[in-house]
Amino acid sequence: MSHTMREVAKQAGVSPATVSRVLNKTQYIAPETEQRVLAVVRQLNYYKNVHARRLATGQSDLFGLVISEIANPYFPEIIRGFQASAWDRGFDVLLFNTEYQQVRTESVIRKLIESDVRGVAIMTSSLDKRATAELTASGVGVVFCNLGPPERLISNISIDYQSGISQAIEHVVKLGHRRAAVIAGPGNNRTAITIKQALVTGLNERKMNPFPVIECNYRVDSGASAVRAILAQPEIPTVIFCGSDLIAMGAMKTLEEEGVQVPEDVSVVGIDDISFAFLARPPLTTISVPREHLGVIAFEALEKVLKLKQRKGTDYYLGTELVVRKSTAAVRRRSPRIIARNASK
Amino acid sequence: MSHTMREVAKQAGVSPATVSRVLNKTQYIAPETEQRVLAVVRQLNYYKNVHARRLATGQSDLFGLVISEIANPYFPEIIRGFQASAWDRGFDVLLFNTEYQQVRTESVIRKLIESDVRGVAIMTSSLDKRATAELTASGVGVVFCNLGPPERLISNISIDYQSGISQAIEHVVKLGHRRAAVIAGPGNNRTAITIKQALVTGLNERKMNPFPVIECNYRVDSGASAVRAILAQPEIPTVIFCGSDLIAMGAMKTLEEEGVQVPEDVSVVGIDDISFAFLARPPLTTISVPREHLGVIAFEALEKVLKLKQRKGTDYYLGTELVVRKSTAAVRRRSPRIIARNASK
DNA sequence: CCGGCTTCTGCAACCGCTTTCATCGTTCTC
DNA sequence: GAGAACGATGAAAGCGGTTGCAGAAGCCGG
Repeated sequence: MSHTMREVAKQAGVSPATVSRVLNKTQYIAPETEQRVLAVVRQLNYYKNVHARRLATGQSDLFGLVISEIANPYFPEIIRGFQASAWDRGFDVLLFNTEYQQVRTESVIRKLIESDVRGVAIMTSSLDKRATAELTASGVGVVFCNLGPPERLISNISIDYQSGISQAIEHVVKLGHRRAAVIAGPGNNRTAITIKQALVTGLNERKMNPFPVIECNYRVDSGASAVRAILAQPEIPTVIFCGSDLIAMGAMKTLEEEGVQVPEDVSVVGIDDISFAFLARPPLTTISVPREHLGVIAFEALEKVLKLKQRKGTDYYLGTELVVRKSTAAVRRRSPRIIARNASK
Repeated sequence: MSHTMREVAKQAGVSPATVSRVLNKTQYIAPETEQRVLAVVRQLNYYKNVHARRLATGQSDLFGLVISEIANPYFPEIIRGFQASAWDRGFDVLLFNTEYQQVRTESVIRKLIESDVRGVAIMTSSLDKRATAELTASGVGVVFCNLGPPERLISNISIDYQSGISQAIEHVVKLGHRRAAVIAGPGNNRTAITIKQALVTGLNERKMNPFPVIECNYRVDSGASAVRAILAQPEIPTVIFCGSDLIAMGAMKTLEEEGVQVPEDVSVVGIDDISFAFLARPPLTTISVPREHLGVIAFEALEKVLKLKQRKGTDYYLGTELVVRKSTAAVRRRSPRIIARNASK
């Protein structure tokens, strides 16, 4: 089907070694020879075989990126940043998603090792250090997001939710809010837990003990039941902090259905600043997480940790920032007495 | 670092050939030998090297998927379907995005060939048959979306926008609409053109010559200027058909900003039914495109076209369907005379 | 004019796995 | 009981590149 290096060599009247050297620019080659080889390459439409190359060099030009599920709008921008960085430096990326299934995560690890990737960015909570021990054992670099401290071959990127959350709390306090509720992400999700804790701690510091604090999954419709639970309380909060924009948008939808106005009756704050946050109605006030940058940093972290080789990786910090839009507003004088439960049925 | 087959063979007191046969189940092996080999494999934590395997077999277990940009919510579900199908059958997928850049598309083709993928699903308009000639020349199967008729090694999946669009037109006609506008996707995009034509043709058939018909890109904020242009017309349409949900959501946002109510003053219809369409406010009436299924079909098409080998590929059809939500409503008795231009400034 | 250095190229041995072919001991078959 | 058929394994030749080592020119200084 396709040509081999030997054919090119024969046509150009040189040895395969020379062709290899021309193509990789690894040694001085007589300009005239180089031209001749390149001409044949073009004429024959020769493409090198990366598998053979990887085998011969014992190194792949591959990096892995593991996410939870591609359908979650949190991830595409991370992928984008990561891929762009990798490609700019001549590397390729293998994308895997766990879909939260145990079987998947196991085969993902296997595939990563079998493919001989140089490093892996793990952007999902489905995998922890235990699962990646095999990777580091094989010399593969790993970078986590919001996991523990760095180790040999392992770096970590901590997203500083605190900063953005403080700004958000500051913001709603200024608007006169005193009663807050929290709808956090799933309790088995590392990042969701981090966010929830930052939220609860931050609010407590302001003496705004949030209530209720509910956990829900990341499905689009997940905010719904949480919101109903909140509205069922005798006293409704004036602001709801949500563990993600997806939750926030689901919550806003349900609030509207229940006859509660955002932001007039209840303010809503999201986290992530996904691109749809600004298309939401009202446009969502949220805490922006630099996801594309996260992908970029993740790749750079891998490159670096691979250079350090035996030494411990690094801890990176990524700030977050409040983006004020229209889903938050000053609290009403008279606390709203909405008969939400009746309105719903 | 990691172990080789030879080491396993030595430890188990057999030849590498036997280890290979055990691992691939390619031949009868004495059960006792098999157990012994597997035990060593486990003990040594042996992982096979796919690059060596691919080289030896002359076949890769790779398929390619080319999209425009991962950040566009149209694609993730396609990826999902494609990956799932591939993984279920033991194949891996290489994901590439062109980001609409010429440089990228060229290197994508190169990488695909170099990686010796078996087949490629091209879900972007950035690549046409000319660009993929090199692929088919190398024996790589290709499947397009909304391109021309099948050829050798080339299949095509036609999304039948007509059906969904007819339903949508039917729907708005029943609601009393007579004046429609169209905001189509970019004019250099195959699919966008297909949709636009289907839209215009369908409306013309109903004697609802749409006006204006505007093209815009797929950026989130792209609907905005189009909407302003529409509102600047002496007579405002009562329904706007948008070439994608993204455009529709952008349009709704701008309409709201301009003081035009959806659906009271103007109805809006999208296309794609991305997951956010239902979170939009009002929830978007749209034409659902089975994107995950598209990914699945794309993979199956590739498998099939590879079996046919020298023969022509197949043409697949994928239906679309109207999803009625809240962004469409009966047209008002008295056509609204909104002073949009004044309202905006 | 010769030894030594530089520049350019080829030979050949891998890289780790697959697979054909051959071998050898068993079990049938008649 | 001899030959055939079969089952289980090994030896070795690749797959398509890379790269260390060696060798052939060409050029230099002394």
